[in-house]
Amino acid sequence: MMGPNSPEANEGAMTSEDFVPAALRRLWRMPESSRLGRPAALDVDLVVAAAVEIADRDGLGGVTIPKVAKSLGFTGMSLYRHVGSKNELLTLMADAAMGTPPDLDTDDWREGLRNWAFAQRAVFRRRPWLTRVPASGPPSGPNQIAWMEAALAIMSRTRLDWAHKVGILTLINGYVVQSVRQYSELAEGRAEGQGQADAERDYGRALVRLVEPEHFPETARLFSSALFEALPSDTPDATIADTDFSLGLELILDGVAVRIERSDS
Amino acid sequence: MMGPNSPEANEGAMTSEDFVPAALRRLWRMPESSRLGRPAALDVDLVVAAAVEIADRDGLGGVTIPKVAKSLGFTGMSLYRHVGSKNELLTLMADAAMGTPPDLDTDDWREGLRNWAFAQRAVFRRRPWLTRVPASGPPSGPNQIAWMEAALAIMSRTRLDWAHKVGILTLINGYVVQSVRQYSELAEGRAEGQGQADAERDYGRALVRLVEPEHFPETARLFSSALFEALPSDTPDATIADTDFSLGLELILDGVAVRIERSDS
DNA sequence: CAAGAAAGTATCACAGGTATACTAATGAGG
DNA sequence: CCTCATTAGTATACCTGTGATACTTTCTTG
Repeated sequence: MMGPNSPEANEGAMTSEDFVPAALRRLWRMPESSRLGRPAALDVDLVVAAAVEIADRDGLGGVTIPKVAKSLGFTGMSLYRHVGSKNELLTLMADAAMGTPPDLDTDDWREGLRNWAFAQRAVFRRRPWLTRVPASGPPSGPNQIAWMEAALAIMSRTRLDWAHKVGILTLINGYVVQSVRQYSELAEGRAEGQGQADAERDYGRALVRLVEPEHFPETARLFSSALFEALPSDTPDATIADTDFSLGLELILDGVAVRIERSDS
Repeated sequence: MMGPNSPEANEGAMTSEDFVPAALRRLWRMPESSRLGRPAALDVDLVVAAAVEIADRDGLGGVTIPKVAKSLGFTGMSLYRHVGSKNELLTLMADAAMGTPPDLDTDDWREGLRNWAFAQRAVFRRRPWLTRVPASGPPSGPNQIAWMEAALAIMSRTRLDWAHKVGILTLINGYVVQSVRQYSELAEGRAEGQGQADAERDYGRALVRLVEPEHFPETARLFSSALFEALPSDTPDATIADTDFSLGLELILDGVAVRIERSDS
């Protein structure tokens, strides 16, 4: 369950004020205290970078302890000197791969939040596996916090209270994650051989027939609507995705606008 | 990769019109064709019910093929006669566990969508593992479709186009999933022994110190705001969750209102 | 140059998914 | 009623992954 670097194992004596759990120390790259013994060839950054590279190439499922270790020329067990567990590695990867947010300063909160959402989306689309890292707790890595800071800064000119700000930020982030995940799932399914395309078509056709108008009138109408018939071939996929994404985002921003107006009065 | 019941293995000869992939046939409980050979002691419903029971008790991680089989008094491999793979089992579980939506008919779209969201939330809170089932494709089970139908029915009196309806439905569903998942993650963390409470407190305290006002001014202000200081003990957790949930939901509904007004003119 | 501390390694136990090849049970046709 | 095709469930095995334990190696410091 716990590697040699788990919290209970290697915290030195500290006042309760200075105590920082090992996982957080690694997330924030706090310097190691002692300089005794054999110097490390590996460190958190190397391990995380190797893992991210594998995830970029093979997806999150391709990231296993032995594979990451091998790509570095070490044994699997060696990684446990630098990360507490596989789960912690995923958290570290997620923070590193998010990178720091771009400069998003604007006076217009709406433009700012829109840019923030598009910036996150760009990162997620570049690394779809990020949308599947199981979130184990609130954002706590430096990059996650930096993205949070950016959103809060954009809203700092408004009179929204903290609960609203956090709620809005979480809502938008969740929306971005969800929409990218959905899009990338489809894309991946499509990429798996070309027999997959046939299977997908069969699947869709069969589903349309299972959704009988007597039981599911609205859904049946939806399935036979222009949305599912008209644009199969002429519109590029990415354009559809962009349109859909903006639709939801602007809807959320309209909701935010209502809140801001309300808090201004 | 594929069990004996995978699509390629056991579709009889059919016209391409009647072809239904095996996974869909199981999701929709289509009757098995032949009545030859040994009759089955197990069926999809039994397997799925056993798996759901385990998930309810031990979470999604507790659901393994051997454990589900053992709880039924069979060997692990026997399950593969009735479900194509573990992933398919998860899909079947998700559909079954959602159940059918309650009656939500109203003339007021806003009340209707609010009720829909709260109804979904009730299901998810009862079975938090549902929020972690990896969605492998668009909703295609009968219950998933029924929930979709319910939302579309609520919006059927509006003049929203299909793209908007689907977008709104997806947005609200995503919001509900996300908020329940977050809440249940915290609750689970807390439940894991009481030493966990200390660890969590340490974690929070350390994080607050890592977020220095020079680097993260807004976040630092957030962390020292009333949100994080005032209500630790006096307010019950569930109340906070309800308030936060409604906040985001009403914001979304405000956004929807704007769209409906716009489409009415 | 010894002492000892930390890094990396070799082994191991355990668990889960699933392919393959088996045995068992049943109804249809002779 | 017997036999055989047909389908259900089983035994076995492989492979992969996490991570515990104990060992060896390679440093720094005294």
